[in-house]
Amino acid sequence: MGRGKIEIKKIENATNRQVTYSKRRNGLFKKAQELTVLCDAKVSLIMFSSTGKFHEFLSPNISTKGVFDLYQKATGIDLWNSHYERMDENYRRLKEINKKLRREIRQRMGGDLNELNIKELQALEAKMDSSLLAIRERKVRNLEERHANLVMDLEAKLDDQDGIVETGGYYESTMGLLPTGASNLYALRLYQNQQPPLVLHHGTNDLRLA
Amino acid sequence: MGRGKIEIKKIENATNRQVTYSKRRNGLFKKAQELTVLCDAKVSLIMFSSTGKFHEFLSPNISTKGVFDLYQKATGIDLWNSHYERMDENYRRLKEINKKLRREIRQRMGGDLNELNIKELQALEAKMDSSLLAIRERKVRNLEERHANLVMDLEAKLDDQDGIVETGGYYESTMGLLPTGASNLYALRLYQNQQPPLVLHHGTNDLRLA
DNA sequence: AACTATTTATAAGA
DNA sequence: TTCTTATAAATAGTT
Repeated sequence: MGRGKIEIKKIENATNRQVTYSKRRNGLFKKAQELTVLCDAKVSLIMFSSTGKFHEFLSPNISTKGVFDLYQKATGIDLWNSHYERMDENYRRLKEINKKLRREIRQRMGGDLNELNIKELQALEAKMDSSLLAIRERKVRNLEERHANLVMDLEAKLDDQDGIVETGGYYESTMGLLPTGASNLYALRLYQNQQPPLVLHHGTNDLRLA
Repeated sequence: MGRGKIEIKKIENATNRQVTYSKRRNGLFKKAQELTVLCDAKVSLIMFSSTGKFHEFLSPNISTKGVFDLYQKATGIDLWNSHYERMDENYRRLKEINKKLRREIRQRMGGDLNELNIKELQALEAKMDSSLLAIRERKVRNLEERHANLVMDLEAKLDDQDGIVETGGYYESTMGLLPTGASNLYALRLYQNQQPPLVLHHGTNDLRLA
């Protein structure tokens, strides 16, 4: 429809292509609009030119999100899936770690001990013992430090009148913490304070998280 | 373009409307196809008839997902956002709980004690003490039970020759665990085994998670 | 679904 | 770009 018939193949002249794109795009939009009205249809028409320019037509009786939701219902394809799945994987991993952490705490609190056999109970007892020792040592050291700081503070206050700036709520951004990180750290610490023979007997069934 | 000119308004006769929808839909698809080829454009055309029937045209050089990714880039509208945000909120909450759980464990292990003041150290010591007591009690009870079970097992084996079915890896599906759940449970337990006066002195700055 | 008189879209030119 | 216009293409009403 025009002064001459044209073959449907890519227009090589870039200017010509751009002109044709512009004309036909308007034609398409008009047709889409008419279809929407005449037939009470929902139409979403999204186009990008060869130069990347974006244009869209959308029936007034729907939103792009709405078209999308309908699209997914009609095709059964969940377009959010790839996004969702990546998040969900992380989410589930965190949840699992969380569960293990809770369990470990419960056991250290003396709860859920039914799950442990006699060897594990012995190991837990030894670990708790050594932790308690560390806490008591720390308590003493803390008292000493507090005393020393008290002296220092009194001296400092004589010179410095400025207030102390509080640090705000810092949010940790490390997503990839290893599940076993805390536990391994702990193990390291334990082996220093404990008789090796006792520890070596626990096998793989001990309190490590993973 | 037809035997007569028509007004662009909804066709009331349902049969007529359906016929027109069908004809014009094909016309639109053809035009979209031609535009794709002639102008090297990316076109997504999604339609739903008034009866809900779904049809689409998509340029061969793109996917529906690709179109929507481009759409989001072009418009700045993030269509995933509502989905994403809900997940992200849960995710961050879990991460925060996780962090607190780790910290609590570290402290019970004797690590990170620098963060605690003298009162908190005393509280932690008392808690650990009582937990240790529970573990020791349990150990004794466990030994007794094991002995009793041993006797039972020997008797049972005489009658029953069937093997034991192992339960597979069960995956917990409760998404909504309260952050403070484990800790509150623990607090309850502690108050039973401990001198009330000591506990009451800790104020709000104690080891509770939230 | 086919036909065809008409209307509409548009290719080429200005 | 936009307008013009000769011609191709789409389609409304009909069969």
